[in-house]
Amino acid sequence: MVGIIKIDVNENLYLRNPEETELGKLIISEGLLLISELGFEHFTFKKLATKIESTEASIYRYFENKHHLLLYFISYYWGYIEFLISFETNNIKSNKEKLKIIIDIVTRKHKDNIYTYLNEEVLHAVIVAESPKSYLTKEVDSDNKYGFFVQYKRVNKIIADLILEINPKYKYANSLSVTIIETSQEQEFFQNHLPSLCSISDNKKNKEELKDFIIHFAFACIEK
Amino acid sequence: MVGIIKIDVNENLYLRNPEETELGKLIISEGLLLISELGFEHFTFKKLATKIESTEASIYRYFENKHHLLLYFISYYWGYIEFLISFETNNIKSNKEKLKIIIDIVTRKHKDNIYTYLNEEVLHAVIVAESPKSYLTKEVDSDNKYGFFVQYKRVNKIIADLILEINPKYKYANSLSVTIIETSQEQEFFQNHLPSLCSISDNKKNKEELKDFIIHFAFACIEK
DNA sequence: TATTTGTAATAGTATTACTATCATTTTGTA
DNA sequence: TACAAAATGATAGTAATACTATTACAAATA
Repeated sequence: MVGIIKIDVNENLYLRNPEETELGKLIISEGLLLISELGFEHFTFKKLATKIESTEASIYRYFENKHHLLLYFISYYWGYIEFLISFETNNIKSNKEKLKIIIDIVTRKHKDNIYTYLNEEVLHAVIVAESPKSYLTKEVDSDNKYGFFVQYKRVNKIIADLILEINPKYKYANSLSVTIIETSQEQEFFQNHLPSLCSISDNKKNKEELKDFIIHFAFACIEK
Repeated sequence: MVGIIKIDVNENLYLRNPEETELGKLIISEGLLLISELGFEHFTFKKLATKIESTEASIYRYFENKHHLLLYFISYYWGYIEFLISFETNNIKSNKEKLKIIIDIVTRKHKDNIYTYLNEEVLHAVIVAESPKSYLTKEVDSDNKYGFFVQYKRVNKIIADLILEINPKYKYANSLSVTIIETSQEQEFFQNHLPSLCSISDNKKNKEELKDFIIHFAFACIEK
């Protein structure tokens, strides 16, 4: 539909750009699937090497460690979300309408593939299940200095700026923006694993309920 | 002030109740400090054993693995929060007032110690930094079956019920309740490490701002 | 053709996450 | 006080993890 889009990931996240070689593409495409399948804790470069019939040493030439690989996926994901936001809100005049579109994007389960190497549905699933592990570490301050979270921050700023355009007096635009994003992911996880922690059931009839909840609370805050 | 209170932690979380022996108390009190200091990823039973001048094997007699130790602390924390809620909302008639007190409790940095073994300030810090790792695992469904998250769910139910008493027509009481709790912790973490992701600065003048944000957003949702 | 680049193969280290065994100390009870 | 049971300590060991280093060879490129 749109063809392949190019997403720039912070160069410090990899030792060699995985998109530039066949092996590199295999590492990220199969690595994503394997993280999704095993969970980040049980995922190792050794297992990935076996899966792609390469060696641990070869993977280490692309990524310093598995934490950087996770950060790479997260950075990639937010680059993708930023693209979707600018694409889908293009030509929309109403700021409220724009915010609703963005909420639709962040609560959506991405199924169509516009990339070559990364499966977007799996990418979204990995983000939901693993995201907080990227920053809940002792290395967060240094990772932040290296700019590993800039993509996420950019999306957050887009939403915060939009909130301020809707209501310039609202005092907590940044906090609300993060809460919209994080709550969307958290509720999706709880829906699947700890359903008593959300009001939203997972049946087909209610598939819009998560979106409705987020829209309700976002506008309640902004318009209060 | 209130003396030592007894908090019941799910029995499946430990092999031997650590509160019943001197070594057990050392494991949890020093274990908590060490997790806080090193972060959960770098924390090991071997390092803890060295610190308390015991052996790895002895610690394994109390906890199956470090993940169960983390779940123990989280369970303990929510037991403590449940106690604080019932203590501090006792005799308060207004439901709105009760909710404000609860929000104060969950956004508070706990500094006074009513326990013998566990340092509450450090306990709170560990919850903020490590909580999502307790459920963002491939073992979440089985851990849930064993009842490892019941304490958290109970606090959540208390808040959700209260929300429904304030507004019986509000459709997302459970989701909002979790969002109040999780956002409080998340924003506290971002305040310290990724300040551009929150509207709230960490200086003394604004120490009530997090609470104000949560109160604003909770009541905006409930009263809309 | 020479040089760089990418990959494989092999080996090795320190640490992690355990488990097992047995000796010793502590404790509870008769 | 004596004895058995329970708790702890000391030691050892295993499989897996998370790397690093070296060498070699093939393919791409200059």
